[in-house]
Parts: sequence; structure tokens; C-alpha cells
Amino acid sequence: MTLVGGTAPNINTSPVQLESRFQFAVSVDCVIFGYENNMLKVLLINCDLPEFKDRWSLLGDLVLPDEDLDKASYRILRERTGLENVFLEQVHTFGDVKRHPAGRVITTAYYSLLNIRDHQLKLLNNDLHWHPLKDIATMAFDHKKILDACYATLQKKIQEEPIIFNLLANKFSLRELQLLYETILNVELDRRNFRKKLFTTNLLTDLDEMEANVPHRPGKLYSFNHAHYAEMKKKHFVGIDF
Amino acid sequence: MTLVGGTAPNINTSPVQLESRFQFAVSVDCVIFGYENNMLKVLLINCDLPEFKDRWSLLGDLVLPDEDLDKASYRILRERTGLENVFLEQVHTFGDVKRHPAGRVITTAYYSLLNIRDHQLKLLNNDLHWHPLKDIATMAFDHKKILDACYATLQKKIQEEPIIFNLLANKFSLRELQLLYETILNVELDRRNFRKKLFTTNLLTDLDEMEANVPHRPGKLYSFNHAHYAEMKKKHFVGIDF
DNA sequence: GCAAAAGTGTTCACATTACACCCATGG
DNA sequence: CCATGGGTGTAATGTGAACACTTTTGC
Repeated sequence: MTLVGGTAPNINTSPVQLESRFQFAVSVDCVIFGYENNMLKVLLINCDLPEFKDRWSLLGDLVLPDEDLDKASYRILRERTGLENVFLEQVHTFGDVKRHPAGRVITTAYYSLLNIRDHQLKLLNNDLHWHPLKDIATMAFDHKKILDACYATLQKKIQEEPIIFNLLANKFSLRELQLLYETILNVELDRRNFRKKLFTTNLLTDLDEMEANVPHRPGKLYSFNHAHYAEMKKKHFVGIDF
Repeated sequence: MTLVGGTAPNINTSPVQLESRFQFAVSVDCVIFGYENNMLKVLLINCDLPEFKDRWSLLGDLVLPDEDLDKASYRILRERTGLENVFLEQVHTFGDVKRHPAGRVITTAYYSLLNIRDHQLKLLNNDLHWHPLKDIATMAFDHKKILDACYATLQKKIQEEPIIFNLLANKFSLRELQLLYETILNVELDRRNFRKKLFTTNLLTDLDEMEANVPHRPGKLYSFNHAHYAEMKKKHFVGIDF
């Protein structure tokens, strides 16, 4: 065991020459979740590395030397989807020695939520594809582990904060919202209790519009009340639990 | 804006030469929480960098080239406290370009929980000091931001999992446990409801021992029932909420 | 008129909260 | 005997879960 209280030069306490220790590459990987046809999907790209032939990879890239870590994740998202102002949040950093065949690459995972319908046209001429989460069994690198971690975070987070609306169009029915909760959490919810609960949060704006072209009685359409949520957040924590 | 679907060589998709891009140093910083005299404390070390004269720094170090990120955090803890098998968990990675004056250093923050009483002797001959959390206003680097993030995680996590026992001695009274919850969460709890709640979790083992040397009626002593918690975890998620 | 989902209230079980009195010990 | 916290129970309130029928639309 190393001696307690050793006084070796330390990056936090003493001026140290760092040049010889810039030996790492740092990347970010984005788990971009989308929702379509009652399926939670993830945007993936084909991996051309011989080690991972025919496997899928997350969208990621090396962080640039003069680029903040968070900025890098937004850059990936922008370069790959053309989108700005999308929900994006750091989840975890993966730094096992052998996680990347090219060398020592530490990667920080982010997850992002967006509405596939609104953005699908921007994905033309691309190697990118939406994959139903359920169908993803193996991936390149340690990306399955990263995906699992981000999915777990997503499941937890939608019960704490109303981030789920990022996956829906601006206008949605209560049924769509409930289905999305059920899909992500992998549970079944009582329709009446769900409605009650959502309405008491006051986070929904009734648009006085109805669904169209549905083979049944059309439901009302709602939108997420961003302004009201911002107000609530100022005062107290907002939770959504089932 | 960068073109969507650009096909520039990418670390996740194509074989790339990395050597020229190993331009980062990677460190870990540990926020080591302890509890003593009804105060939540943090183990800090003096920073000798001229930029941060007389400021305090977290315990951290560069990750070694052949060392897993998680392993590095355990090493810091072992080197600084002599402790093994202490609760330690990753919180967040901080990677702003200018966060470290020596160059581009990405740091991953971990937090750790330990019982000060049981371990204080190992801190002799050391620059380390326990600081009451309340007294820490400024720190070196972005360490105050890191500390705040870890504290927020701690507050949240003790309401989800029984990690709080890591801060207490093996034997503790219900009052000590309640005080600790109150201290960390910065709330006041009803004593009777607290007892009921804790007992219903079945996580406490009644040791049939009493406090000694207290200037009032001695309370019973309990220990955390690790075995029972492990059993519960197998079956379902265990939550502790107030 | 049939299928499919919208919309709506009540009851019950359980969990949380609020709250007051006597007890044991040290000084 | 006094100060300090230990130990206990109950009533009220709030929350989550279970549950059935009528309505509206497309076909």
C-alpha cells in the first residue's frame, strides 16, 4: 500500500509539468433517444473498425483541444442531426484502459431526447439509423454498457423531471404521453389515474384542438407548458412519480 | 453549421491515428465526506499553486496511463486515507478548457463516505484536514463547483439508497442517525415518525446494547443490516424518502 | 352497429403527518 | 429534582391503486 500522506507532486497541490502526461484522448458519446411508432429508438451509426465489423456505434467524437467537454457533446449532436437546442445531459464517464482498441480513450456519455417525426428529414444521405432499443443486443466498443447506463438514467429521470416531453411533438394527446411513459418505464398505467396525475401537475396546456385521422374518438391535444414549469422550478422541486 | 452527415474520420466509426490527438491529461477528484460533531465535513488539502494560494483543494491526481478510471479513484482514496473498501461513486466529469491552469485537464469527480471517528488516526502527519461543509466558501480550481455537485448527489442519493450508514460508526443510536439525515438534508424530522419509518425498512439490527456516557437516558444501539439489504435489493428497489 | 379509444368519479388501502405524555439517566 | 433526550400510539389527512360505464368517432 502506498504510504498515507505521501507528498509526491500532485496536480491539485503543486505546480507539475504536465506535458509528459498528456497521454489521453478524450471523447464524448451521445445516446440520442427518439420515439416513433410506440417504440423508443436510438440513433446509431455503423462501425467500420475491423474489431467491430457490422456492429453499431454511438455517435461520438474526440473532444477538440480547445473545446469544453459539454460543448463537444453539442457539436456531435449538431453535426449529426443538424439540431440545436435539444435536451442533452451528461450521464457517466467510462475510462477502462482497454475500452478502445486505438489506445487510451476516456469517453463521457451524454443522452439526448428528440422527436423523430420533426427531425427525420435531416437524416437523409447518412449512415445513421434509428434502432428500436429492444433490438439492440450488441454494439461496438463498450457502447452497449453506455447505452444501458443512459437508458437507466432516462427511466429514472422521467420520474423526477418532465423531460419526457422532448420526445413528443409540440402537440400530443394524453394517450400518446401515457404510451410513452409506459414504453420507457416498461410498465402499464391506469388511464384514469394517469390523467388525474398529469392534470394535477398543471404542466399541460389544453390546446382546444382534437386529434385528426384517428380510427376512433379523437382525443384532445395538449402541449407542455414550459413557462409554467419554469415558474414551478423556481419555487420547489417538481416530481412525477408512479 | 457543420454539414449534417459529414464523413470525416471519426473515432467511433473509422480507424484513426490517435497519437497526434493524445493531448489531454485526465484526473480524478474525490469529495470525501465525513461526519463528526453533528457536522458534515469534507477532507481537503492545501493547494500550493500560486494561482490558488491559500485555497483548499479536493484530493485528486492524474490517472495513470494503464489505470482504469475507477481504479484511479480508489487509489487516491487509499493513498490519502489508507482506507480500502470505502463507499465511492462517480458523480460527474468536468471538462472546461480553462479549468486547470497547467493545461487541458479533464477531471472526473467521485464522492466517498466514511466515518471520521474510525479513521482519524490515519491522518496524522498530513496536510489533510476535515472542513465543515458549511465553512467552505471558495476553493482552488473549479473544486467548489465539484463539491456542490457531489453534495447535491449525496442529498439525493441518501433518499434513494441506504448509503448514509457509511458515515456512521458500526453502532449508532437512532438519534445519531436522525441527526445525520437532518444535517445532510437540512431539514427537521419528527422523531416518532422517523423511528417508525426506519423500523419498517427492516434495515436496522437491534444490538441490545445501550449508549454509554450520555448525559441523558441512553438510547439503544443499532447496526446497519447489510445482509438484509442485499436480500431486499435482489427483489426490489429500496427507497428511503421523507 | 361495431370497434376503439376518450372521458369521467368513487372507494379503499396505505403512507405521511401532526401531535403529548411518561421514562431513564447524569449531574 | 432537573435537564435532556428515549420511548411510545393515535387520529387526520393525503396519496396511489383499483375499478365500470357512457360517449364519440371512423369504418
